[in-house]
Amino acid sequence: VPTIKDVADRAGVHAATASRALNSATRGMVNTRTVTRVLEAAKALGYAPNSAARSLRTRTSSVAGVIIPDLRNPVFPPIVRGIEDGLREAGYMALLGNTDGDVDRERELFDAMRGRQTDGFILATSRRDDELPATVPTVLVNRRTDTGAVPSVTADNDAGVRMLVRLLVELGHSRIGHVAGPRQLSTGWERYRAFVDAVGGAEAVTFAAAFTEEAGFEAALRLLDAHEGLTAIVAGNDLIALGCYAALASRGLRVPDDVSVTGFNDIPFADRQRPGLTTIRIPHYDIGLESARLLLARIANPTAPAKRIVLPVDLVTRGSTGPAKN
Amino acid sequence: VPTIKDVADRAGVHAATASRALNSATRGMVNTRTVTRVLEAAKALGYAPNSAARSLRTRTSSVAGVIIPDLRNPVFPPIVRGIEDGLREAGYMALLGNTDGDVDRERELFDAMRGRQTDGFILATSRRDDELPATVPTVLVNRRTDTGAVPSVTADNDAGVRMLVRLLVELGHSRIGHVAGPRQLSTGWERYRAFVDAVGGAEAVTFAAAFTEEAGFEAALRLLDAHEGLTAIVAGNDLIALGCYAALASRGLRVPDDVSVTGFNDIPFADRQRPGLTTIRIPHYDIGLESARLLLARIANPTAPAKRIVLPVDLVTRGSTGPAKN
DNA sequence: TTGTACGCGTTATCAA
DNA sequence: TTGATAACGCGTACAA
Repeated sequence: VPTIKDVADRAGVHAATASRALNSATRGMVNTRTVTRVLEAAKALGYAPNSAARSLRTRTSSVAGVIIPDLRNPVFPPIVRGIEDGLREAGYMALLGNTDGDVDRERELFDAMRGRQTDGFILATSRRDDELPATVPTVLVNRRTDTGAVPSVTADNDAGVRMLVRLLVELGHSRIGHVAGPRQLSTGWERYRAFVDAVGGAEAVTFAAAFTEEAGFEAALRLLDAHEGLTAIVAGNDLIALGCYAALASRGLRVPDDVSVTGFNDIPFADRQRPGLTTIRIPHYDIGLESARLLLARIANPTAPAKRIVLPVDLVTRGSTGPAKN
Repeated sequence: VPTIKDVADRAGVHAATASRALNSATRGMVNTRTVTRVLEAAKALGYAPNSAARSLRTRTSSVAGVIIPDLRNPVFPPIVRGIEDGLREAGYMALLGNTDGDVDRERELFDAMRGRQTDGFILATSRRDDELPATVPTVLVNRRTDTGAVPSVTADNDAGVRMLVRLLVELGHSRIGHVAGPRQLSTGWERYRAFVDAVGGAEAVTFAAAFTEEAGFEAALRLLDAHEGLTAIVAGNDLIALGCYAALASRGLRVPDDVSVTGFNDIPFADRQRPGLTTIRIPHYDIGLESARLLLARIANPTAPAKRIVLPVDLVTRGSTGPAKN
């Protein structure tokens, strides 16, 4: 494997000069003719810089750490894909890690990645009360913290829930319940707050332990037991909504004839459910893309104020919502 | 950020001793008491080794490159998750990249990752005729090459297709068609070969241009136009099967009353389709896990013969298959 | 069992 | 505009 020394020798210059010629930022200080000589030599030898040596010297790596709860949750693949494309625009690559929501594992991963000279982090794992170390550029994606001290890219949870409630009200529903996501997560909390605000009251609400179908099923049963006569349920996200489907079926209730159900996220295959799920489409890919760009901006200028980017959402009406009974 | 020197100073030893104490392979040469002193110092300072320096010195990085077509294809998330867990067992991390099936982009990614001191590669992008450079440890996942020169971990495509054909035959089907995946990919080709072998003839076959719903739809239309009276279709994978659903619907044919349909992979939500898809369950996660382990073995011993691991599959019978019409 | 000395490949600083 | 030199942090022969 050729080193910069080999390139320099072949071009008849010193290694330092070759380095300057090879690096576009410093190329200006080098004679045009020597630049071409160096570039030719590099090409002829198939030279590729040793990034370990470069990282050691410059303390940068062009690698970002991406930490998510679980790639198998269908929200994340398109987000991660967007992140990767955004990073690539600047020659960055993504080091990926899953935590399964385990705080210790997150800490471990974070440290391990930082040890690998990661230039920054994109986290999809944060809880509302997280205190994140301000030592390394970090961006939150999909979720955020209460303080807003860390830059974030999220979907407009508030507007989304309002759209859903408005739709249900227009369909004649007045007894609307909410199976919320976890309180500790901004996604769960913001949607809950928006729901309470939109319907003007917080009676008919239960919280699911996680954004999963199982937790949604369990919380939906609790909701149904505590509140008779609900004609609609706003679920914290699509997976919880599917849990609601199952809970309603187990109680002999039909969707949407007896109870309408809505989700949030519009995950792949939400349209294929039985019935198709009325939900809020969030721009998964763009959320990822923007978070990558925000991180890159952050790396370039770490002291800039923490931006919060909120992307607009769309209502997608499908078969799971219908006119209120009676 | 503390260096090994800081740890050594705090423990009252030389940096070399600290290095030996920190590294489990060389820990044996160090006095037990000094080991604990060093470890305590490291912990107290929150020491994390600088991997750039370590890479420069050892020429290894504990990072593997993982290259896939597109994370948004639902087969890949569980595989990638398995890969990550497998790599983690040995302290490795995954650098992830998507190619969208573009060969140039794959080449680019490969080079960029190699420049970042990647110790090895796991590729889910290979075509049957790929000639892969033998210079760096590489493992193929889900797909393989014809020569078998590169180690691979795949599902048992042959057995899977035979199970499907047997099921259909038992249901009384005799006019069975196949919408195959791309010929250039081992997944498409192996399933096609198994189909031809199992039904004893290759008349009723069309090839989809890609493993997507759209390509499946288009190829299914061609199949239906060329072959009247088919009562069952074996699709190259689940997404193609969903394309078949759409194509059959557009011709006014019902699944499974008029035509039975089968898939391959058992992607998430295959059970939620209308009707639920009869398919072959492949062990996505384990395929990823095993490929990571195989890569690690390969890195440890690059000259060992190229193993081919084929994992068993299961038949999952759902609503898309039924008795043949007369 | 521990310390000394050196080099991995690159780039920043200083001098020429 | 170029060359010489040092330093980034670590691991490992070799010496003690």
